[in-house]
Amino acid sequence: MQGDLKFASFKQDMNLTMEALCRELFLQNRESVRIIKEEIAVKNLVKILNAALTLCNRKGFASMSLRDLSKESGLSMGALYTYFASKDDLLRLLQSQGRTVVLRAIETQIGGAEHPRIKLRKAIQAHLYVSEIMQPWFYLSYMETKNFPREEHKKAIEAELFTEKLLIDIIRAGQEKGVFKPINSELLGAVIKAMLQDWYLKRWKYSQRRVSVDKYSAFVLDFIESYLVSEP
Amino acid sequence: MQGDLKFASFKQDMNLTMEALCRELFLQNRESVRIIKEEIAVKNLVKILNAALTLCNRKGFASMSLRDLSKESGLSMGALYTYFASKDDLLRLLQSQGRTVVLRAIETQIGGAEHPRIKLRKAIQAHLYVSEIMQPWFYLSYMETKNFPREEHKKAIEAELFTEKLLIDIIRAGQEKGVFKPINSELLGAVIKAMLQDWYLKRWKYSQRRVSVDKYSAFVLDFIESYLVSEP
DNA sequence: GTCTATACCAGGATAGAC
DNA sequence: GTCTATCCTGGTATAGAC
Repeated sequence: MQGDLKFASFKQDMNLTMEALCRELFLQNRESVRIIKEEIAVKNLVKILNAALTLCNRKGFASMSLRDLSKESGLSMGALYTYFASKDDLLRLLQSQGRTVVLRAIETQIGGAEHPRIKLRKAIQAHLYVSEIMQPWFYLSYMETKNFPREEHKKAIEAELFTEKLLIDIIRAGQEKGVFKPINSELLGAVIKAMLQDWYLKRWKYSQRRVSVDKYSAFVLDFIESYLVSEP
Repeated sequence: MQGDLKFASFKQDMNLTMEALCRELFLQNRESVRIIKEEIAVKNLVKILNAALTLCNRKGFASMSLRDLSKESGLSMGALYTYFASKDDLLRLLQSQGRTVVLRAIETQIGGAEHPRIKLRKAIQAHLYVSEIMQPWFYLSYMETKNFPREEHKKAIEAELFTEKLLIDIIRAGQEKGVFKPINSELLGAVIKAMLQDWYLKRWKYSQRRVSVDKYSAFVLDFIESYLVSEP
């Protein structure tokens, strides 16, 4: 369909490498990361965050000890503590970086579109594609939200509601133009969000069944549009 | 619609009180629970499981200490350990009981139905209704699955796949009869499951928005049927 | 059956040498 | 910037009195 993305080209465009993300994270957290040289900091942050994501996805944040993290990342306990102030602080670093990237990716993608139907397609595809690339990040963020310290917890909930609102607003705009049927937009937004989240929460299931992100995306879009789009 | 349940009557029929559940749990776990008298055991199990569910939902299983649990339940540490052998064992108790009840509830409900469309409606309603009553149980089970010890982890995944398969089989039966359109049943089953799970995972959101389980159920059914059901 | 007191260990965090 | 050695809290689990 017109304006549709494919995962392969999306991936190329967005340049979401771990290295780029860690560089950005370093520049935005000079107070927390007590290292001076950028190259050293970035190199080790990559090691630390990769290790942390692996371990957290395997056993959960609370059950990951910093000794585990030290072993997995190859850095000593002492060295770890020059990159973050406490275990909670590490969670904050991980969390904040993920949030920023997602919102930017989605807004970049839907920015160009005008027609509600295309806009909705792009929002959904962008969400699925980002979460495909950064799956461990999303998984962690979803699973650990309730364990976040107060402030982070609030931000995580806001982010969830923000992307949901984005969907709802597109639906409403389309309804006003008569492109979409007058369906409860709040509920539809909620269940779309649920379907998007299922993609990164049940990765094991979908990859076992050989469902690619493009296939899943096509299915979800078809499902939603056949319910929502008015006949021409 | 014909054969539809309402939550109020479902709740009355199924008798899913904490007391009944704990009694059953006690009778099935005489090896693990080192108490002789049924009445005492049931009374305290109710206290323990309620406290455990509250704490786990608030901070997660790993972060709940047994000292917390002792305080919240009103029993001493020593007493707690006569009801389960270890912290992991407590998780197993909680988990196994939930699983049994859900499957029984769903199978009871769809047992009577013949027509695929009614059967699908009943399966979805039963799932939503049970999870409405036992929300903390479902939430815990979903969130902690990956932390379960090997054997329990396997069972949790099997249970997820089992209820999903149940949906998929109903869809396929309907397709063979020509009642449903030839849609990818595996993918549809997966996203239906995702919508059902969203109901107990995001309870805060739905109750804030004053969406009742009957309303959610009606919406989801409408969404699915308008995609799936062939025109008459 | 239930409690209190305690053993014992793993975890987060840091000091100070290099 | 990084490492090793160590501190100390708070966790699970149990012994033994009542």
